[in-house]
Amino acid sequence: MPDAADPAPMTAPSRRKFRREGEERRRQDLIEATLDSVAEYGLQGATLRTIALRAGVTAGLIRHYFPGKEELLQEAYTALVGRMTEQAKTALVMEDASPRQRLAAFVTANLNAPIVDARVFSLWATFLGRANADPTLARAHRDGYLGFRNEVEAVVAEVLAAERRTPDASQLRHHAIAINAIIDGLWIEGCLAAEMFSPGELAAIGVKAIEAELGLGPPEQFQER
Amino acid sequence: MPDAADPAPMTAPSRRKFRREGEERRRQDLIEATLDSVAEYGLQGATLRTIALRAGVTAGLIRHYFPGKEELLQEAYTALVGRMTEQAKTALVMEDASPRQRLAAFVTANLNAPIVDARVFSLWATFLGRANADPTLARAHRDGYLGFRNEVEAVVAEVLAAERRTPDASQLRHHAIAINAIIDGLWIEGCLAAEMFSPGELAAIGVKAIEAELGLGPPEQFQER
DNA sequence: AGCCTTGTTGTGCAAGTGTATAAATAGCCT
DNA sequence: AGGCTATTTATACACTTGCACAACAAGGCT
Repeated sequence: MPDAADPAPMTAPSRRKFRREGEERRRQDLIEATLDSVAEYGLQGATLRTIALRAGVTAGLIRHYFPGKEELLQEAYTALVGRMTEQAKTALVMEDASPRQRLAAFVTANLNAPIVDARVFSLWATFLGRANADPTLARAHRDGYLGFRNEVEAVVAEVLAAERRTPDASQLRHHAIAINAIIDGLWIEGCLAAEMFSPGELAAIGVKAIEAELGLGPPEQFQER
Repeated sequence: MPDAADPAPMTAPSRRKFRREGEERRRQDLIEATLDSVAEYGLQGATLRTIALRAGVTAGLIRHYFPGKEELLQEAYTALVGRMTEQAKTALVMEDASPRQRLAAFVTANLNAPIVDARVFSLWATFLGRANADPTLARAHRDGYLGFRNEVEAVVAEVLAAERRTPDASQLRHHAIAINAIIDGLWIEGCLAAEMFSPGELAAIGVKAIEAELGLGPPEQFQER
């Protein structure tokens, strides 16, 4: 008897009111709702209805913007990876900084919020777990990852060059791999147990470990210029 | 008309033959089948029927050994974590080895098969992605993780003690965190892109990075004893 | 103002899900 | 050998899921 409380007794079963949104806006909203749902309920709980509810629309609409659920998930993951690497690289575009300072800034940026974040980690792990089975996800991950590692390798080369050192390609690659591992590993620790670290502690550990890996001495306080 | 092809026309609809297995054996098989299914199809594809098929039984039997699917998944993850940490620690029980050798052996063991393995990684990521929502999984992970890090910290303490160095608790903790990160990060890289590394390369990178982190010089070839 | 496009809703459906439960049989005990 | 019991199968069921489609209305256009 849900009608009993209806203040307008004779009204025909009213349809839900809605607003038309621009296409790009709706797609963005749906992708965001998808990421939210996956982060909160996992891939299992991220049903079309859950996603639609979160986006403030009904489930049927999703098929108007995406061919199917699979494609929505793939686009959502691609968007996530893109956002992560974009944020990570932002710290690299500092002008007027020594290579070593830029490397430290890069590491610090990657080991603090918003990159260190439980929700982002949950998404990362969830999608990556499926990457084995889904080549599209694997591809999206690989692109983002290689881009990231190339950035690392480029900065490392600059740092070592500024120190008058000339590593061969193999050494450079090994440094990049190790540094990448340090950042990734600390990122995971921070995401999974943020309360175990005081603010800035992870970044400090990371910078020190990386400088040790590169064999850098105490920092040069008086930079040129 | 499925009966048309039946070679024994008058036989009553034959029931599936089966063997009775010991309780422990069946539980193990079911858990293994669960891990296989999750690794291959993800949490979504790991349905009771898929799992049962893989274990060579029918779906109904699962409920005879586990209260529900949730509990089966939790026990499977617990088993996985237990196996991983157990394997990892195995390398530490070397007698007649210097602390530094034991640390190197530990790192090497963790950066080669069977710990570096795409299937294990897929499982790790899949379950961890759900840890946010499922406290039981989070607990299982945390236990395994803390055990691992304590091992690392203990070995690091031994190594530094053998070098006549006396780090305070904070330094020790930082070293353990960094070394843990190096191992984790390289482990991930190896699992996700094994073909990018030559055999033993990851372990070599890891050992070098960790020795740099600890400020260890070139190895002492002539160990005491 | 009125129409027309199309974004949006609501309903329906077949397939698949976890769970419940009755029927059957394998293998031990006497 | 024959019965007993607990393991195992098979079937049923309520529910959810992704997807299809027809009805509808929001908002720009003329």
